[in-house]
Amino acid sequence: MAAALTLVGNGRHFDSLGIREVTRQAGVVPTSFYRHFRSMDDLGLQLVDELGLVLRRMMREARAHAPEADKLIEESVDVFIRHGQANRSFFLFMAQGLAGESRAVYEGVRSEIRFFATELANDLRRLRLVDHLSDGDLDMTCDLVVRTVAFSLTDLLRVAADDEYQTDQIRKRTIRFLQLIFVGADHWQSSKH
Amino acid sequence: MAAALTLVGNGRHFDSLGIREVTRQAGVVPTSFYRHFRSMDDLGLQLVDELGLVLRRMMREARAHAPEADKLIEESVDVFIRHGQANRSFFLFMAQGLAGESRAVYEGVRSEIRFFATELANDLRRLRLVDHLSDGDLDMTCDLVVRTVAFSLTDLLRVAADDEYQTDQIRKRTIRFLQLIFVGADHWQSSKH
DNA sequence: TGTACATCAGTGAACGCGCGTTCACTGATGTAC
DNA sequence: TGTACATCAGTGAACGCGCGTTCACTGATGTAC
Repeated sequence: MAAALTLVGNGRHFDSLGIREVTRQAGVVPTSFYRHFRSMDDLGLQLVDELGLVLRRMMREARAHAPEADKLIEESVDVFIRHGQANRSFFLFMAQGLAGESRAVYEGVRSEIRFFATELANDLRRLRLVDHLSDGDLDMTCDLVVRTVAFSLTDLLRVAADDEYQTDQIRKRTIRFLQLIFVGADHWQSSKH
Repeated sequence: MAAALTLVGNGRHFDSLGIREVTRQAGVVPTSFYRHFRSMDDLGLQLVDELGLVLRRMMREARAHAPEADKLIEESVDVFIRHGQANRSFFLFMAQGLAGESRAVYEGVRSEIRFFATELANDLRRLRLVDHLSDGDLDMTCDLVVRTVAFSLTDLLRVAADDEYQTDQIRKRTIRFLQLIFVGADHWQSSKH
């Protein structure tokens, strides 16, 4: 699994990886592959499970760093960017999975993203920052927030990790996206839509 | 190119396609490939160019159908969904390109998306619906709108074309996303951010 | 109108190579008594 | 403490196959005179 991630991190697409290629990267004979996985698809699904752990870690840290409303967006985006860079390969894999060949991997990634949105909605409800929104509208808002962050993460994955200028551009832009969305949420009238 | 698109439309990922596979689908001998392309990457770049034409057609129709402000979002989303379904393979290719192996294809798709956002900003400026926004903030808003629509298109590509219920869900959700963004834009104070 | 030539998409045989998968194996580690 | 056995990750040879790419070719269409 680490070998597959490494190859993805080096610019390869998961769907174009072969068993021999992965085992070569892992420094092991091709036949060993079958000791652990039934197919590349199987390996992909196990990577999705690990991706879930990565996302949960990210969520936990975002909560720890931004318990107060002030600077909540900035702090959270910083956490996203930090984790995005630290787990670059995982997020590349996630982005690939959204347009990949394996329906199962797609469903897995999609449900991780949905879970993330649900958790965000719970947090916002708890913080009582958006009390005027109906449950459905809050879910919708959080879905949009998570999609926006996900798209920004794919931007981030394309710039070199040490390109501070571009990284900061993405950071600022993402913050403004989220501010715009929350300004919209503040003035949203659930009854009207 | 049509053969490659067909394979992508059938669930394959462009990066995992081979020359023999594409020529087989095209009903032609493998060697013929080299009469037209130097490599699969070359073929991909030519597909990006065609994608540009598809996007421009879509833009033109959106303009034709929604010249008045009222129902502008609904009408535009309908056009996006219609074109998304009619050019399913192209949009699958686009989504794949954003996370694919070829840097050149990525850059191409990205610049088509940016162009789309720029055109949208010009249209909105012309309609004078968002006069209070600075140029930078309008660009930012349009970027967010286009990303949101692009993400919705990838949702659309995963449901069967004749699944009217799911399609309508995506339609409604996208419309609400855009409404939320524009509510945000209406109340955005350029000077404050 | 007819002849000679250029262009060019497609052909088919051939090549060496890396692929996925099978098989019987080795050798280290853990477990039972 | 010592012996016998089970488990299991990794090995290495072998297979048939499809891959990308080369080459000299064919045959239709367009162009020049």
